[in-house]
Amino acid sequence: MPSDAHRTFKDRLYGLFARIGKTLASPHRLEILELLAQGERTVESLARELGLSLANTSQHLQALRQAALVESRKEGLYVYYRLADPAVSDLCRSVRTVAEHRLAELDRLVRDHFGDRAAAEPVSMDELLTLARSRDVIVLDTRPASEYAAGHIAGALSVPIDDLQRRLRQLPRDREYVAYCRGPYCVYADRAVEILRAKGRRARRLLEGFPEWKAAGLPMHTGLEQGVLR
Amino acid sequence: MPSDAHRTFKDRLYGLFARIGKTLASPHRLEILELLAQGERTVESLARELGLSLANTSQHLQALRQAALVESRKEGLYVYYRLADPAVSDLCRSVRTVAEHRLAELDRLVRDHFGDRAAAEPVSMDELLTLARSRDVIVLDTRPASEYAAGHIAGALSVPIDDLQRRLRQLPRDREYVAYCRGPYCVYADRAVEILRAKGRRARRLLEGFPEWKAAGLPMHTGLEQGVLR
DNA sequence: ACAGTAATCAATAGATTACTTGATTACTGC
DNA sequence: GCAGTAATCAAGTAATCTATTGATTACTGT
Repeated sequence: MPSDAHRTFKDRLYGLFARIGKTLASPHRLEILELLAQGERTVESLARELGLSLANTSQHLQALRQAALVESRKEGLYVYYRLADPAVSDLCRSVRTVAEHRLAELDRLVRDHFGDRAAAEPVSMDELLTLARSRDVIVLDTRPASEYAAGHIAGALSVPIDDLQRRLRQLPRDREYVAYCRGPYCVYADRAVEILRAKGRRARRLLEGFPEWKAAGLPMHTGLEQGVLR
Repeated sequence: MPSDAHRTFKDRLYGLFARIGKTLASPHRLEILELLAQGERTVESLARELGLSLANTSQHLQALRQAALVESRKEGLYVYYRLADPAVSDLCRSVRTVAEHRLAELDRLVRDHFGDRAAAEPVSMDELLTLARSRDVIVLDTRPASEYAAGHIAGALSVPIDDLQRRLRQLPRDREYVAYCRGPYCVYADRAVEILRAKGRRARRLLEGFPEWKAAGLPMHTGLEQGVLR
């Protein structure tokens, strides 16, 4: 029977697709993937950031590796994990998009937690690009320095959110600022805007984060040098 | 502690994302979603096509509805399910893309089942579009008539694969054919090409299927009328 | 060689999920 | 109203998944 062979083919085929799907079924794994979208990280640093045990984190990472969504390299004591493919980042964004479109609870949750975000006058990526070309805006990367080093918006200045207060004097009053962070659900940029405004600066936040910027193919740099966004 | 509040926010946030992810964790649900991408269907017809029990199918559909990925309407005895949003179709495609990029097994499986597909000289969507504009190709929709009615490539002729043999006399010998079906893993178009060539016609298959065509925003029709692709 | 740390492995308990079976509800046509 | 069919519900079992714990491996620096 050809239909028997065809059934087993389909079962195997969708079994493979589901292997990808299964890895997206855990909140923690999704969070890991979003952190890895910022750049490679060690198991321990992921565990700390997520508040998970080391063993548990390691197991999630292995689940991700079995589905070939991440790869790793060993350096001394540390194992660094990274996304295996930009398509993985796209996939996560796709999940998020569907959740945003379809889950009314998400909207409520974000509203409750962030309050009215329109107050921060969020800038879209396109807007930032034209802004940076026409006027002198200072783009601030508020993520930890290691994430900045792994990749950042071209011309952005690295000011991790915890250092911002202390480094205010380096940021002139008469300039215009746009802060960005890991993504639309990350609070770093919001906090930065709050602090900057409290200290008399004009500041807004980028609506999206670095992974979206990268996925859009917009200009970026790696390392610690700070080029100019043009 | 603000970090406590922040943790619960993140847990809820990723919990919502994972609600979407969880529905993608089952091979059967993924297959259901791909069938629904062709057009709305009743529970019973899905169960029959998938070889699942009615109750089981119904439960999967309810899982999908709980994640707000599908919606339904009732008409007489039948409940028709449909995708709730085009973004759901994009999400499924994204899962497939990652699987294609990352799982070597998939490539092997497809090769084993389809043999060398290059022999069928697959046409891309762009190619078909230019082909249709410059020459007289006849585009054949090999899916069941109900799927054709729910939406098809503009100008395509509905010839369900099971009817092809019988309707060959209606298909002139001196024309060129491109057959398409549900998607790259559907065999209908391959079979059609085989039959057409055996009967002396020039035939190729469209690499992608109707959902991809629709997602790309290319010209389509619904209903039974057969317009011309230009 | 030894102590110390990152990461993985192995075993387990608890929670969640998938599918079956049989009963129930909702609707149609007679 | 009644028979027949589509769909859902409810309960139970088997399988799978998640997180924990404690042990083990791999590597570094002394």
